Amino acid sequence: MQVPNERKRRQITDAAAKLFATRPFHKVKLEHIASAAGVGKGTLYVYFDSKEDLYFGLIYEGFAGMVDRLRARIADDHRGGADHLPAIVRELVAFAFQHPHYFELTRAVGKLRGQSESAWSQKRGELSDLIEQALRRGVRAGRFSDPHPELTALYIPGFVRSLIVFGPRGLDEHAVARHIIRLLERGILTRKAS
Amino acid sequence: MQVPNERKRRQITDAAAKLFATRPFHKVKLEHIASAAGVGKGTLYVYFDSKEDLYFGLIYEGFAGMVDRLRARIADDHRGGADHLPAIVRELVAFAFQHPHYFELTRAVGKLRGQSESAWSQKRGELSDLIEQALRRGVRAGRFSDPHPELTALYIPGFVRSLIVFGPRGLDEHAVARHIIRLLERGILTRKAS
Amino acid sequence: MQVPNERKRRQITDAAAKLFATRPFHKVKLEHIASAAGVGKGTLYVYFDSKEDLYFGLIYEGFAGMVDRLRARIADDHRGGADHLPAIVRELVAFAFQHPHYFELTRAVGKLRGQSESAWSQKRGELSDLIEQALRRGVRAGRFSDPHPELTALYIPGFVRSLIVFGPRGLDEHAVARHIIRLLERGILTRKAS
Amino acid sequence: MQVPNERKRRQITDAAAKLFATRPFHKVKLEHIASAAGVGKGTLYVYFDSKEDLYFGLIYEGFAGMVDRLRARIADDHRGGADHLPAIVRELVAFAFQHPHYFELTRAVGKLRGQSESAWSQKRGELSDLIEQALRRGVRAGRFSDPHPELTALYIPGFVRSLIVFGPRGLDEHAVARHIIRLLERGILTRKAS
DNA sequence: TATGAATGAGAGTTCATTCAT
DNA sequence: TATGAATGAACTCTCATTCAT
Repeated sequence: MQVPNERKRRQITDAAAKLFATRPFHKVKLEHIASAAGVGKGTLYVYFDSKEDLYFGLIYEGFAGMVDRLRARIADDHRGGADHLPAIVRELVAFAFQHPHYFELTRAVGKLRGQSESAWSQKRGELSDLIEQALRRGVRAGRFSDPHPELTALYIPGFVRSLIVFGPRGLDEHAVARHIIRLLERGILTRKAS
Repeated sequence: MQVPNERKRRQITDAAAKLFATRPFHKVKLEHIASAAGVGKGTLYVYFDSKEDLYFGLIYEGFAGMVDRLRARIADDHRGGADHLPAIVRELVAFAFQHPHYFELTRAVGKLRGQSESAWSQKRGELSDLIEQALRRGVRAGRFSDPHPELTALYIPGFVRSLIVFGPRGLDEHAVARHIIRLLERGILTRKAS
Repeated sequence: MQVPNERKRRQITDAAAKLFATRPFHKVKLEHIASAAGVGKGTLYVYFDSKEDLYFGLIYEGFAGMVDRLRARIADDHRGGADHLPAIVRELVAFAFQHPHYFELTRAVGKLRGQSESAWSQKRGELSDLIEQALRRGVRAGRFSDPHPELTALYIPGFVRSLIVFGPRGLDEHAVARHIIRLLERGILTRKAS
Repeated sequence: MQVPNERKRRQITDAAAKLFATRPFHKVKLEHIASAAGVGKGTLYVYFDSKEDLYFGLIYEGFAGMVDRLRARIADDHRGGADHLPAIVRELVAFAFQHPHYFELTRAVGKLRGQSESAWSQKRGELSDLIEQALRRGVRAGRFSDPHPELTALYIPGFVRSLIVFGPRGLDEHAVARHIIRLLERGILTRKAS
């Protein structure tokens, strides 16, 4: 165990993620998390300040990771914004499929205090900005027509989320992504004479 | 002798709705609900079996009301399905604006038991069906082009929800509805030569 | 219903007797008693001041009735005290068989207040006195040999009670009475040369 | 790290014994037990599953201890069964005097569940058996004359119990034991010509 | 650092009692 | 008189947190 610290922290984080995704906050007992993580109850307090802190750290970590990955991907892609949109959707969908909890988790983000809250909403803002920038670049390039990219940016994660929360199980990742992209791009009206 | 009172039930329901919308489930104390409703703590148990039952009754009532209203509205509207879509979106948006809690509430619906769960998912299915039928009628009439109306039907409430949950405050109800409708109908791609 | 009062009181008393005999005091809910008696919960308070009052009235009534019957029977029997003993035992046993609850009930007589307590212990004293007098008359008549009739008097109800509480079910009333009488009279030592 | 402590379990047991002996079950508050035992309220639940479990563990412990001591004493005594009877009575009386609660406690043993119930009735059976065996050995040796030792065995604890429950305070332990033994052995009839 | 026994504030729930009808 | 809806004090039990080891 070279880095016992980080390893154990992740054990806890992973165990907690599964439990918090399964049941609502108040039904998850620290005792369960501890035993699921294979550590003692007291050990949780070595790594986290409180149950809420553990919970927040958990969802923030997952969410922030996704956003950061997304930003890196876009930075590496030197094509126009309109071409980034499919990539963004695919990344969101892939994330949702790989981490079905994390989206679920955003459910109960209660009123968090101080820095936690601001860290969280900052990251949320970053995601919106990424999407909004892509949209705006598309608009500037004449590829998109969207009078309110800032609103559309807000909806797009909602697309994915609604899939996870309301959708039937057993959907195919790529089909879902394709459908969302198509809907986003073309809408549902038939094109008259185009 | 006093008789179980629908008025009193509503007092409780209303007070609880406000509190549950403000803070997460486990931070809402029955004592607060009782005093906010102007009744004794024990009275809650005359009308509900438990805190969870109260919570569920609450969100179900609001949600079911909306769905039923929606169905009635559609039944009265004898135009084609494509023309129902704006009405549906407007109803969803109006509801979301009038009852900002209810959408928030759907956050923490834990795993419900038996009939509660089935009542809930049945109502959710009814909503999806309403939307899906409208989409399919639009497709049959040649107005919509949508290879997966059943998926699109799932996304639409997600549109609205993401607005309420993630969106900035201070949006104008009609503008929001218009934007969603436009996005849904036309997508964001510019129309080439049309 | 000529005497609706007395009739209803007995309904309550009978229902309560069965329930209190079945489970400990704190597991008997007034609601159960009320519904078992076929009356409303509030009605109990027309006839009794409190749960404890109901409980006490119940066991006192049964016990007092038995003692009074016993006294009357002895008063009518003009033979000697030694001949009263079998009658006493038979009455106790008969009572125990006819009202298996009442003996059970003496279990949980908590610390009662004021007049209740004194009424109860007075009646208990009366029973002891009845038995003790019978024993003493037997001793004076040379039929009994007992240096401590006051103690023996205390034991005799215990005989019967232990039967009901500890004994196996399905005993024959008369056999039991006979056995107790024999044990009381002769003890268990074999008589040497008699 | 602290380890579940037999000493602490006994602290709780002892404090609870006193309180349960003083007032009926439903008047004993866990808070009182905890503070009387000098531990926190939650600590009770480290050692016991519920109030009922604590209560049962309490009386069972005392009762089982007495029965086991009794059996050991008899096993060490190589005389005949008839000679064991006084020892048995003395042990029962001694126990009753040393632990006036325990007999009181048997009052409110409600309907216990599963293994608790069977453990308890098994121990009660063991006591009856011990006494019955002593009686039967006495009968076989020609010292006792008892047509129903199995019934007599049931009565004997009742003797002692009636003393504790119904008897006056201030009795002398040895006098009481002697009186019971005499009554058991000789009965109360005078011996004609013996 | 790691543990789980110990803690006690605080929660949901119960239920004897009251009271409007 | 009779009722059961309403009540809230008080209960048992939970569980996040602390701390001795």
